[in-house]
Amino acid sequence: MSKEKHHHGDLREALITAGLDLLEAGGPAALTLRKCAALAGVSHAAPAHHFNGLVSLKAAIIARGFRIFARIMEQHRASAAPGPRAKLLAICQGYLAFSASHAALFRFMFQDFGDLKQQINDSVLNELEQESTHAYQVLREACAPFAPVGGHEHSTEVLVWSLVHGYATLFGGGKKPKTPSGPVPDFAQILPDFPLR
Amino acid sequence: MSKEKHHHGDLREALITAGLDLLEAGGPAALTLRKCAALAGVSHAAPAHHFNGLVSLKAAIIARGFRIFARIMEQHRASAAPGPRAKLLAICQGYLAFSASHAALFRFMFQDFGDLKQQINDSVLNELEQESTHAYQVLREACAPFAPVGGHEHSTEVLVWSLVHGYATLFGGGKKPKTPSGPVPDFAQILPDFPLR
DNA sequence: TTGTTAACTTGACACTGTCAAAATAGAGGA
DNA sequence: TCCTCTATTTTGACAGTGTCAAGTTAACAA
Repeated sequence: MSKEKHHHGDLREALITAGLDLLEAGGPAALTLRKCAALAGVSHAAPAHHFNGLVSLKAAIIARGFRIFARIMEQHRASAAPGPRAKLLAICQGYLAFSASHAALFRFMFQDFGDLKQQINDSVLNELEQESTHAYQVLREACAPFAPVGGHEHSTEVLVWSLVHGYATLFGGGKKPKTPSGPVPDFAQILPDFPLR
Repeated sequence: MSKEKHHHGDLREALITAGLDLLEAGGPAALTLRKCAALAGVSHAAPAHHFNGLVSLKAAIIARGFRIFARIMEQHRASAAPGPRAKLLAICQGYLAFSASHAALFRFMFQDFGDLKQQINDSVLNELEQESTHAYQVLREACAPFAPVGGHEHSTEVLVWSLVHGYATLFGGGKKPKTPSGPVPDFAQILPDFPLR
């Protein structure tokens, strides 16, 4: 039942954090089952008893990433000025802060999300769906005051999510982002003005 | 000078197209130097004389991807109704069409773009910069009529690029895209109305 | 203490990228 | 025609990867 027993204290957790470290240190190519095992101090085949192969470990790492992702957005929202516009902007800046502070993890999450979901039948899939949905809800709540009343109630959240995700993907990584034709404006300058519902 | 000589007609080209096929068939994990070589009918070490390792082949594949990308956007623009708004929307729909018809390539391009650029010192880097810049120019031209006159002249193109890229990444892949809370509206419904300059 | 089961190790296999050395084909000059 | 000579390709090897099978060890229950 409890995970604190046997040789290693909590190998499953150690493998996930080892994977996060490897990912941030050396990119996706450095995320290796054997390196995770070595970093956790166990033999190369030990992870097989906690994860259904490499893809399951990757899925667990992505799920952990979504948890960190949601936490950072919530922290930004907590320290925002009052008002729906300020809260929405804070959430977006949390989004961008995560994509910058966890650049490799951020790209890894959205790159392999779709591919991985079809390769795992674990309980990991459940955890992954849960964490990613929660992260989306954080952004969705911030968009709710701006949802249009007519037919397309999701259009604002889809717009904001697409906008901030594209911005993070294309320009968020580098310290001084630029297009081929010039510097990139701040995100606050491209976020449209939405009418309150 | 010409590439049509020696054993294989044009091995470099054959390796790139083999890589494109493998990528679309089996995802990024299936893109392998040895498989590319086998698909081109040469031995496993033959690619070394045309590409400075696997990363260079990947960079060449991405460069080719940007060329296809730009071509598809230009085709959509050519068959668009007159008027700057229709042309901009057509470019975006070309963007989305590419991300759907070349899903694996699209994700591969923007995932490894940044990582790869720091690992190649080839002439491939030149080709990659050139093709990607050209693709960006296509989108930039379509945004030009809507560029604001004040200080932030790039804000519209950055907005549109972020928006369409995020939309393609998050919702473009699946046939019936949906958020955790409902169906996704068409892109035309979330593209804001920009004032003409 | 004994037995049982989960956790882990050891060893092996096919596959990967990369390197060194050998072999081969094509072109240009005698 | 023959003969270099260089670019291209092949063969062979190496370390590293994920995964499987079998053996070993540790923790706990009876």
